[in-house]
Amino acid sequence: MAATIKDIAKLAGVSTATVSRVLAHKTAFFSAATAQKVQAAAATLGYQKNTAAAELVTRQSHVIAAVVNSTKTNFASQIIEGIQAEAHRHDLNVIILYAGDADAEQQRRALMTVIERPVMGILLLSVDLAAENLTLLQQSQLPYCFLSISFDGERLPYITSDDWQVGYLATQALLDQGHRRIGLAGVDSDFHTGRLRVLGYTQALKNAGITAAPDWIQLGNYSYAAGQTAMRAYGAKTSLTAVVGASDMAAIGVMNQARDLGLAVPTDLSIIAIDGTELCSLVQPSLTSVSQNFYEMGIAGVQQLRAKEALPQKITPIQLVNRQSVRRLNGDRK
Amino acid sequence: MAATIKDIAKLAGVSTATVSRVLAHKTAFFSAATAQKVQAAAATLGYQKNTAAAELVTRQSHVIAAVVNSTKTNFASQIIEGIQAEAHRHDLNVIILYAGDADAEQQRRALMTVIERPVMGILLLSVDLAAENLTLLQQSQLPYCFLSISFDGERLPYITSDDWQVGYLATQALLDQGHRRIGLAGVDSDFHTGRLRVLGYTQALKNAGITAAPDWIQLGNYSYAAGQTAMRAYGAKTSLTAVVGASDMAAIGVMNQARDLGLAVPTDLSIIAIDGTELCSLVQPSLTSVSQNFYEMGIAGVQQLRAKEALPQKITPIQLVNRQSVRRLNGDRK
DNA sequence: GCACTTTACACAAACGTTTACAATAGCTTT
DNA sequence: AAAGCTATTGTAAACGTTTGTGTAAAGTGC
Repeated sequence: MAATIKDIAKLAGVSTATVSRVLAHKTAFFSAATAQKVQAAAATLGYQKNTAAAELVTRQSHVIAAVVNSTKTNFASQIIEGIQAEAHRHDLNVIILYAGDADAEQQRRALMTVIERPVMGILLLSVDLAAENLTLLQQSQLPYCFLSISFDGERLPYITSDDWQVGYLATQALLDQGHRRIGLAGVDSDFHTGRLRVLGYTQALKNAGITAAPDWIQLGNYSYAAGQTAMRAYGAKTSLTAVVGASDMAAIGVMNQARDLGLAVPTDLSIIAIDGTELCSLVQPSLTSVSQNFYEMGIAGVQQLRAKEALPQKITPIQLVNRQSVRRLNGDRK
Repeated sequence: MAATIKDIAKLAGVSTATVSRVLAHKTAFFSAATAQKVQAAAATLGYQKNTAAAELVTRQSHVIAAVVNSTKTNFASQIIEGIQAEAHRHDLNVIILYAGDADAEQQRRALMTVIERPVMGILLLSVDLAAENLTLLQQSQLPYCFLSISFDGERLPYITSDDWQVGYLATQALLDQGHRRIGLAGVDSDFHTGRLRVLGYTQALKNAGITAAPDWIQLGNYSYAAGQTAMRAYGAKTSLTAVVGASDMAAIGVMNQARDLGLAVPTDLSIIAIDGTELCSLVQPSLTSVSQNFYEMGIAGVQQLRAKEALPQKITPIQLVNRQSVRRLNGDRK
C-alpha cells in the first residue's frame, strides 16, 4: 500500500540505489538534477521510509529503550528527560517500556519487546530484574545499563547516587539541627540500595554517639503506604523528633499519618525526604530533601551505552535541599 | 554475530523453512523428531528471533505505540496501565514515546520514531498535535486514536470524558453544598476540552440563577503553577467560597497558594479537583474530585485500534469522589 | 587523440524472516 | 501394481532497504 523506494525509482526513472542515496543525502553520488526528480517523486507519493528494513541491512539501530518499573515512586520522568536530552544530541530515539512492579512475566514481555527488535541499547530505570530475565538481557548481547539502582556482588553496569551518602547526609542534616532521636521509614533491606542507606544512617548516628533503637528503622518498599505504616508503628507518642523518609512518597506517607495522629510537621516531628522530586514542593509543608540528580543519571546512562568500553559503574551527585519540614531543635524535647 | 535461523538450520540439518515452522509452532507441518532437533539447536545457539525481519515479510506488527506529552499533569500512568492490560489480552506489546509539551519538533520526532517502524496503531494521550504533525500521522495510514482530549470540528477519533459534564458536575457538587460564589482555576480556553469545561461550569451556575463574574474564571494550562497564579489573582480577601481546579495539579496549586494567603481549606475555601488521580489523596486535606476513568480510556483506546470499522468517538464515565476539601456552607459567608 | 580520472548512475547481493509451491517418500485404495 | 493420499521437508521468492562493484559517458592532461 504505502510507497517504497521502488515506486519512487519507477516514477523518477532511476534505480532504487540512486533513490536511496538521494534520500540519505549521500552527496557526491548524484547530480542535482536527479536529486530534484527523486525528491519530487517522493513528495508526490507521500513516501514514508521503512526504517526497520533499513536497520535490517545496516545492522544498527538508533533507538534506545528505557525500561521503567511501574511508578510506585515517581522519579522516572526526570531520568527520562535526561535520557531524551542526551539522546537527541546524538540523533537517537527513545522508546519507553513498562515492566511492572515485581512481576517477572511482565518484565520478560517488556524485555522481549525490545530484544527482538533492533535497538542500540537498553536502560533499566530502577528495575530489579528477576534472575532469568537478567540472563535474557545478557544473552541478547545488547549494551545495557541500570539506572538508580545498585548491586552488590555482581559486576553489572549501573549509575546511581551513592546510597550510603544519601542515608548519611539525610541523617546528618537532622543531627545538625539538634535532633538525636531519628527514625528511618519505608526503606527496603532486601536490596543493595536500601541496605546502603541504612548503613549510612547508622554511621551518621554512631558518629554522633547515638545507637539506633531497633524500632527506629521501619522497613518497607518506599511507597506512600510504607511511610504510613512506619509512622503508625512509631505511634502518636513516639520519642522520635525526626524521621528520614526512604523516598518522597514514603516521606509524604509519614507526614500525612503523623498529622492524623495529631503530630504537626515540623513542630512536633521533623521529616526529611529522599529523592527530591517535584512532589516535595507540592505538599504542605514542603519537604526538605536529599535530592538525587536524576536528570544527570539519564544523561550518563545514554553516554554509557554509547561508550565502546564500558566503565561499569558511576555515581551521580546528591544535594541537600532545605524546605519547610525540618525544625531546629534548641533545647531538649521530652 | 547473533544466531539466525540459518545457523539453526545448518546445525539441525534441515532447511530454514522447517526451522521457521517449528519455531512458530505451525504444528502439522513437521514431525516431532525434527522439532526436537530444531529446538535443541536453537537452545544451544542462544537464538533470539529478529521480529523486525519477520514483520517485514508478514507486513503486520504487534506493537502499539502510546505517545504522551511530558507530564505536567500526571494521569498518563493510569491510562497506560489500561492500555497495557488490554494489549496483553490480545498479545500486543506497548511502547511509550514522549512528545514533549508543545514543541512541534519534539512531537515530530516522537511520531517519526513510530511511523517509520512497524507498529499496529498509535494512541495519543492528551497530546495536542501541531497541524503539520497531524498531517504526518494521517499520511502514515496507521490506525490512531486520541485519548483524554477532544476536538471540535474535525472528525478525529478520540476517547475522553464528557468535558461539559465534568465542568457541570464539579460545579453542581459545590452548589449542592451551599456554595454560590465559585471560581474555576487553571482551565485552558484555546482547546475544546477547556472550553467545554467552562461551558458546563457556566451552565451549572446559570441553572442556580448565578452569573459568573469574569474574574471567577482564571485561565491557565492545568499546571500547578496555573493553580497558584489563579489563587493569587483571587486574592486573600476573595469573595469566593469555593474553587474548581481544572486538574489535580491546578487544584493543589490553588490549595497551597490559598494557605500561603492565610486561607484554610476547607474552612475558608472549598476546593474540588478535576481528574482524581492518586495525587488527590496524597495531599492534606485530601481533595474531593470529579474523577475520570483513565484506566478505561486506555482499554477503549486499544479496542478502537483493533476495530476494523472505527466508530470515531467515545465517552468514558466520570464520577464524584468525596474527600476532605469541600465544606458544607450553612448560612451565608460574607 | 590517447590514457587516465572523475562523475553519475545501474545491477545485484545482502539483511533475517515467512510462506506458496514443489518434491519426495511412505501409505492406502482399488 | 497403478493411482491417489498424506505427511514431511526443501526451494526460492518476497518484504524494503543499503551498498560494493561495474560501467558508460564526460572531462582532464599531455
